Amino acid sequence: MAEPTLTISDRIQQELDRLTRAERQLAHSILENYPASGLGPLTALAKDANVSTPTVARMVQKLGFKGYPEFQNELREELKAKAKNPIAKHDTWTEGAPSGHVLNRFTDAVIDNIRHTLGQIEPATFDRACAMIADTKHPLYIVGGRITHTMAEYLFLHAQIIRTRVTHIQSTSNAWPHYLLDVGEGDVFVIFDVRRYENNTLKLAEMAHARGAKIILFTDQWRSPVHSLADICFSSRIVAPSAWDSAAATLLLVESVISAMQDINWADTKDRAERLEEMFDQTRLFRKFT
Amino acid sequence: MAEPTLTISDRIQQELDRLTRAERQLAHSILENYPASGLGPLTALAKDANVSTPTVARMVQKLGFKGYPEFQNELREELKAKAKNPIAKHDTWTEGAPSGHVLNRFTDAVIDNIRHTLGQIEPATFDRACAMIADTKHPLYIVGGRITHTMAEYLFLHAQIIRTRVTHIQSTSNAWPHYLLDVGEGDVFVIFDVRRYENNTLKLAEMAHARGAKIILFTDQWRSPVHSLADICFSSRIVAPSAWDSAAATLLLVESVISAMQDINWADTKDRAERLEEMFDQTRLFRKFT
DNA sequence: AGAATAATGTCAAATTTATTACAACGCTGT
DNA sequence: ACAGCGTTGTAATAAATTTGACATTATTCT
Repeated sequence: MAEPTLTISDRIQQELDRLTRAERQLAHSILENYPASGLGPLTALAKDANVSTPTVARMVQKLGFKGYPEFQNELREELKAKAKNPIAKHDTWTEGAPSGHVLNRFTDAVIDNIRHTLGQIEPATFDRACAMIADTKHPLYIVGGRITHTMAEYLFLHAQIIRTRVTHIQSTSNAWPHYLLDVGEGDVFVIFDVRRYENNTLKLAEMAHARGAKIILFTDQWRSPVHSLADICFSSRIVAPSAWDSAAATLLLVESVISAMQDINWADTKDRAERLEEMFDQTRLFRKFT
Repeated sequence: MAEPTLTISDRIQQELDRLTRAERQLAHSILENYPASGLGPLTALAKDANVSTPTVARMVQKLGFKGYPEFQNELREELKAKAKNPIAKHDTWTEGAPSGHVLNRFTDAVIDNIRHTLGQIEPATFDRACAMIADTKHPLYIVGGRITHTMAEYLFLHAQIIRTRVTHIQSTSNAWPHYLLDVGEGDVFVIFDVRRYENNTLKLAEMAHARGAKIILFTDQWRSPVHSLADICFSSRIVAPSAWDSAAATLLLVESVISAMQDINWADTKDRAERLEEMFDQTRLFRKFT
């Protein structure tokens, strides 16, 4: 044992750049369930990482071990040491940082937000919302505010791939009244509005509502005034140890919606995604020659 | 797996009375540094406990395993589960939904991503990055790709409040060469690039690097090619039970950076935020009268 | 006390596991 | 486009680990 304070995990991460493609693949596989996967037989590890057995053997030598058994030995030593050390009780997220570090404080808050947010959601409601958003029989409008338009756009970028007839309206823009001209009965609006709630957004929601559109609202725990017009309302917790709020729980919801949409429209989505990839490839090629 | 909640350690302690002298000796040796010693070769364990190898083989069979390898396998599974456990004690997040529901599956994945992402970050590196981003002595450029420009913008919107001299460059735009004209030694670039990595982004990074700019990269676990040019590189895990990736871990990092920046520049930030609020209020009033 | 039974260890066979040698492949630079 | 180097995988070899058969020693019961 030469280096006492440097774990194998650290060493792998340090070497990551000097490793080749297959070795990196393997490295990630080891770190994936560290240290469990490294303690199994070499063959299993290789299969798990989709590399050949000699690749494993070669890499552990590259890391400075005489052979795989010696590598495992040190892993076990590490594990022993960790078990003895009561501080390794994992109340911190990033090792080596004081529990008061921003990263740890923030992460705690985010996890907490996620727990609270999900605790308040009825799965049936969520499913209903996804069905509405995925339904191509009606056009879909996505609306965001000053900060939340990033969430709106994130949803839009994905929804655009999954289905047709999607529009992103930025409520700060002056152009939005134009969009509303075409809105009719049964159209679906996904609206993001968290504090500080925006007057524009409320106006837009009112007009959409007046025209018979369905509204799905993503807001915070205090709920935007839009919620009285909304058919479905998701409120995320957004508290953070910061002067600003955290959008992480909202993003989680959005991503879940995207995933659910994709499942509903899978046949279409697959096709559309493939065609999109092709077009990107063409663009890329085109750019290469300019 | 028959008993899901009963660890091997539990089972051994339960059987302790029914075991013979040599077996008890062995059992204590296993429990001594659990589970490390059980993960080594049978021979070593036997020698450690001062019993013969067949004693070990017989006992693991007595415990209900087909053989020593199977015994080790379950130990490793236990270890894997334990590593995940600290947070994933919820097997369902939203009550009343089957654990296979999108929300639960997705949330599990996100929490897992967060755990892995933070596990790989050195607090010192993070602090260094925040200091660079907060430092108003050098201009700050924020760059995002097709999807990631939402993250870039999220950072930009907040950075804009906290400090001066911030620019958001969208790498898909044709305008970015113009920005580079002004870039000089020591300027700071925050670049987002996750798969599929974009050629444009790489080009931009190369030019910035050539002009002596510092690069802070946010990428995924496979790391964008930009990382070889980067001074600091954060790789988030982005795997999700979906055809697309999850940006949640990345967002968490971004928000933490924002929070840290704010702490560094607090005096300035407070003042700027107040002035900004005022201006928003004026705008709002203005719109009301139109 | 002595026979019977259970427990344990020694040793060798069998299986699995790690390593080495070599061939195929892919990338880079000319 | 091709040569050359570095990377990766296949297959055979070597080493180790595990398991089973059997002999020996401890333990128990009559």
